[in-house]
Amino acid sequence: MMDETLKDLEKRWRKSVLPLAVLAVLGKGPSHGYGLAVALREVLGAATPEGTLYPLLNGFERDGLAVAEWTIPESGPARKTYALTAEGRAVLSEASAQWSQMSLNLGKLLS
Amino acid sequence: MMDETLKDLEKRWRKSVLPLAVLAVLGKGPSHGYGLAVALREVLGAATPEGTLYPLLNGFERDGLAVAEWTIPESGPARKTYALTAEGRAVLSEASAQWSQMSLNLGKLLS
DNA sequence: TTACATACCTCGATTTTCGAGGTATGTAAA
DNA sequence: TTTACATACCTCGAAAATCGAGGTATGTAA
Repeated sequence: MMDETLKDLEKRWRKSVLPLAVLAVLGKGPSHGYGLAVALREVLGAATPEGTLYPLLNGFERDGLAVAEWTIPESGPARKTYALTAEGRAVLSEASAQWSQMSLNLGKLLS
Repeated sequence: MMDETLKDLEKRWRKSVLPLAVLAVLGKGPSHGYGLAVALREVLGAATPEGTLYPLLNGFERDGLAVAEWTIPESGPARKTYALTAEGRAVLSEASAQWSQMSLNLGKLLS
């Protein structure tokens, strides 16, 4: 199969906005995968597939943008909690500026 | 090689915003590939590789969102000019609404 | 005649996505 | 008690998407 539908633009752009959205949520404070998934649903308006989210989180850790720590809640399964590093905050700040500019440009075009 | 850098978020989101940006530019009036590339550079802040743009345009045509027509300018090479169809405009309008919502949410998170 | 801007295209290696599957804990209903 | 569901993590691999490199061609200007 291939390509199939370009009509679903929404699904298209939601993809690559994900990394920025995750970093943005983490910018508000440490969180774990599942919690992030819930928060992202609010922001992006649709569920983020786990097959995308977890590998992405591991990538952030591998690249030094976030550090992970296992935490045991009073009840329920263990959580892997992620917190931004200084580098992660720097990357977020940079990306945020670029995003704002682009978002403004596109917004003007769409109106 | 693989993944390498998650640090380049900008490059990440620029990718999937492309289809929406193209439709948005086309929403302002018919245009051709090269002209689109120039306009997109303004909006997105970076050049769009031709290997991405042309196949995308063909996809829009294939999916009925745009119709293409060869036009011969007074001077220079022939141009393949794309114009949105009614369906293309409908898809754009829908995507635009969803984009605005998401953009607002993310903006709040980033500020 | 060399160079560059315009203008289009395809191939295919690399990269990215995400559905499906798996493991495990705690709670609440049947 | 056993079934179900929410929480919580993960990997595999088929499918999809990206984009550099290569190709063709026109017109202008050095």
